[in-house]
Amino acid sequence: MRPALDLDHIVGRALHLLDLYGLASVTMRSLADDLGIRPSALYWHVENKQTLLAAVADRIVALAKPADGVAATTRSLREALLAQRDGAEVVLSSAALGLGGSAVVERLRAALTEAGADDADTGANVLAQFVLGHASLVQQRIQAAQLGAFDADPDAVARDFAAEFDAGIAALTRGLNVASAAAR
Amino acid sequence: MRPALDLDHIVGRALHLLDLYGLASVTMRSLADDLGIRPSALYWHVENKQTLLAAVADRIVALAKPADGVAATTRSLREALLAQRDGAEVVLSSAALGLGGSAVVERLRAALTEAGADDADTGANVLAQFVLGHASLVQQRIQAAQLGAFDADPDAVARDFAAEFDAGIAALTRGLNVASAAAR
DNA sequence: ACCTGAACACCGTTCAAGT
DNA sequence: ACCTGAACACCGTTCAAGT
Repeated sequence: MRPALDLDHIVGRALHLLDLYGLASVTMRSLADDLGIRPSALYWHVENKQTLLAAVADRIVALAKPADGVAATTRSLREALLAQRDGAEVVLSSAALGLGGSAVVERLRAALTEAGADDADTGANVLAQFVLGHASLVQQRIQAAQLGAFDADPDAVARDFAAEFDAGIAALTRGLNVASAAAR
Repeated sequence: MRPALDLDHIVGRALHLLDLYGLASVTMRSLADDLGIRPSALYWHVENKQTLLAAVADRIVALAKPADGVAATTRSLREALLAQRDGAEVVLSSAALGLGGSAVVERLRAALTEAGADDADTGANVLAQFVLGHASLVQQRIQAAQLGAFDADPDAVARDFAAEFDAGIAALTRGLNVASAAAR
């Protein structure tokens, strides 16, 4: 007799499949297989695939290490998105479904208010838009590079992207009137 | 006897379907239906769905009105992405497949070099990341609002997003050392 | 309460064959 | 050169029925 199948476990397995095989391979059918049930049984625990992926997205963001200051928080979020295969895409796609309260925006708003920013709401949204756009593009490009091997060495690519990110964050935090938040 | 079916026409019909019904409804089967052929015939003209969507993405960006200056170019790109249903998502998803040369980045680089920016390459990437992230989130949220009707009036929402965008662009152009590019 | 079985209405893609 | 027919290997989701 298998112990009861709870949502946390389901989300954990979905995240595991995501990391191993990528978003395209996270299907209700393969997830059910992994859990040892039929696909239709998943719908007892979960409304549909979209909300399941939103829960996965929340978990990815929750895994971001706590950090002090706006720039560090932003970098920590970036790392969390890039740490999971297709993480940025999953979080970006689900961000709008939270209807105004995505986890990424929440974290940034908290960091901004603590830093005494002028308009924490606007600032959090702008930073979230940059972080998610940046991470999505970077992640796709890195994964393409890993497959194609068409480019220079991946480490150099990663360094260039990190420099772009720092430049963007530095410009944004300065421009959004966050006194203490020069990059690095 | 139907005139020969060329790629431009196929891309145009795909764009039309995208605008009418959204990305989820742009399938090889429904596109073939629209064109009056069988799905398998599409593969004579196009390698696969991914490259077809990349061509659609290029078309969306090509529809952006030419503009003078960095800030205006960025705004024009934003408008083009938001003008088509799911436009931001399509362009963002396809951006990495161009392997370093997406149309969005090209436009921005041109504007930046003309403005005499310090590092046009980095700047173009950073701006592209922000524009695509912003437009993706805004577009999803707007479309959710249109369905759900859960929020305040959509015009006010759109105005708020535009203000966020301007704030982001102002901060970035200043921070990226583009002399002439204060917002507006 | 939780799961199975069976079905519905779809997908993208390949490939031999037709014209 | 361009297209059809038929198939392959899938999808998400619903819902009656089982335990």
